[in-house]
Amino acid sequence: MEYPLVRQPKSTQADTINIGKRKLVRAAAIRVFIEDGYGASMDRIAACAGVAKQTLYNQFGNKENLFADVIRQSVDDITVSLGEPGANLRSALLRFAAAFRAKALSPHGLGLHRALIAEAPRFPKLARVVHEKGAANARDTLAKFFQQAMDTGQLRKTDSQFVAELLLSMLAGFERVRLLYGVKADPTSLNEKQKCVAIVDCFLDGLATP
Amino acid sequence: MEYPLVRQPKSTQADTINIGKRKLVRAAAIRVFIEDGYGASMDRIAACAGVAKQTLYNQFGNKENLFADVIRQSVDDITVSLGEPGANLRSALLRFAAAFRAKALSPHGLGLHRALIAEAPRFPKLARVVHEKGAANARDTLAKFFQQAMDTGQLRKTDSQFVAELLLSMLAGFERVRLLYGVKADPTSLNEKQKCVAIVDCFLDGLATP
DNA sequence: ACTAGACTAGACTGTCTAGTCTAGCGGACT
DNA sequence: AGTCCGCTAGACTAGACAGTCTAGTCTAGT
Repeated sequence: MEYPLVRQPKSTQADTINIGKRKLVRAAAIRVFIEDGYGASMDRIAACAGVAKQTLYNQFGNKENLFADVIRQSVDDITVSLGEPGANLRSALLRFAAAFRAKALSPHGLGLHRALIAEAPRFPKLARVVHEKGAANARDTLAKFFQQAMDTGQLRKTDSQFVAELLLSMLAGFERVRLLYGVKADPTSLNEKQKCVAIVDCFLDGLATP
Repeated sequence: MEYPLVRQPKSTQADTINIGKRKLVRAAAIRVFIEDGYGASMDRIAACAGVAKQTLYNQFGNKENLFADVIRQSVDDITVSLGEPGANLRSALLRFAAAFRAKALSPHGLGLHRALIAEAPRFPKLARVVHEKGAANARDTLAKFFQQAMDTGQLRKTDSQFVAELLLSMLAGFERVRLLYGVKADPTSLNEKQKCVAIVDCFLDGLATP
C-alpha cells in the first residue's frame, strides 16, 4: 500500500490544467518506476501521488508518455560538470570521478539505469535519447577535455573518444553491475575515495606521455 | 508468429519423462527470454519449441522454474578460461580480453544480462547466484592470477580483487551499456583487436612496477 | 490387443492492468 | 447565482497471460 507524499493544498489554480498536480504525478511516477520498472501499475502511481487515476491520463495521456516524460526529465539532472582542462589534470579528474560515481551508483541512478535497460527494446528512441544526453554526453565532454590535454602534451596522443569511454568504464563498470544484480558484498579493501584515486591514477599512468 | 526450431522425431522415449522435449523447451525458452525478457509468454515459448503448453508445465512446473533453470544453464557456458600466469602476462591477458569481450558483448550475453538486471529485484537469489558464477567468478580467477604476478614482481603490489574488477570494467563497461541501450554507433576509430590491445596496455602501464 | 503415460490442441478460469466512463464535488470567474 | 472545468472515487471494459482441464492421439512394453 502506497501513501501520498504530500497532501496538495486543495488546488487553487486558474490555469486550464493544474501544474501542481503534474509535478506531484511526476514525483510519484519517478519513484515508482525506479522501484518497479515500467511494469509498475498506473493505479499504484496514482495512489502514490495521492491523485485520481484519471488525473494521470488528463496530464499525460497514456503510460508511455508518462514514462518517457519522467525518464527524460531525470536524465537532465544526471550530467556531471567537469572543471577547466588546463589547471590540474589529476585533481579535475578526481573531482569528476567522485561526482560521476555518486550519481551512477546511487539508488536513483541504478534504478533509472535498470528500468531503461529493461525497456530499451520496447522504447528504442527513448533509450537512444537517454544514452545521448547521459553517457554519450559525458563521454564527449571528457573526450574534448582529453583532446586538449593531448594537444598540450599532458597526455599521450591517442583516440580521445576511446579513452573517455575507458575512464567511464573504470568508474562505473563492474561495480555498477554488481549493484544492479543486488549483490552487496564488496570483496575490495578500498573505500570510495581510494577507489577514485586508484582509478584515476591507473588511467593517467596508462595514458602518460612516453 | 513463432515456428519450431526442430520438429522432434515423434518422441521415442520410454523414460517417465521425455528428455528430448525438455531440451527442446530449454532451447526455445532461452531464445525467447533473451529476446523478450521474463515478460515473454508461456504460449510463445511453447509455440517456439513446437510443443504443447502443457509440456512446459509437465517439465518445469511453472514459469519461475523454467526461467531459473534456463538462466542457470546458460551461465555455466559463460566462464572464460585464463592461461597460466607465468609465461607471458600480456599475451595471456590479450587472449582473455578477446574471449571475455566476445561473450559479454554478444547478443546472447547482452540478452541474458538485460533479462537478469531487469528481474534481479524479483529473483534476488537467482541474480546473486548468476553474479557469483559469472562475473564474481571471473574476477576471482583474474585476481588470483594478478596476485601471483604481484608476488613475482611482474606487477606493482596492490589490491588484486580491485584491479581484477578494473580490468573487467575496462573490457565491458561503457560499450556494453551502449549496446544494451540499443545504440549501434561507435564514435571510436579502433577495431575490436585494437581495443583489446589498448585496454590491456593501459591496464598494464597503470599497474607497472615503479 | 491392451494398458500406461506422455503428448497435443485448444477451451477455460482467474487475475491483473491500461484505459474509459460516470456521477458528483468544489473552486474561480462572470 | 450560475457556469465552467478540473478534480475525485470508483465502477467498468477489453485484452493479456499463468496455469488448469479435457478429450483424444501416439508409442512402448506386456
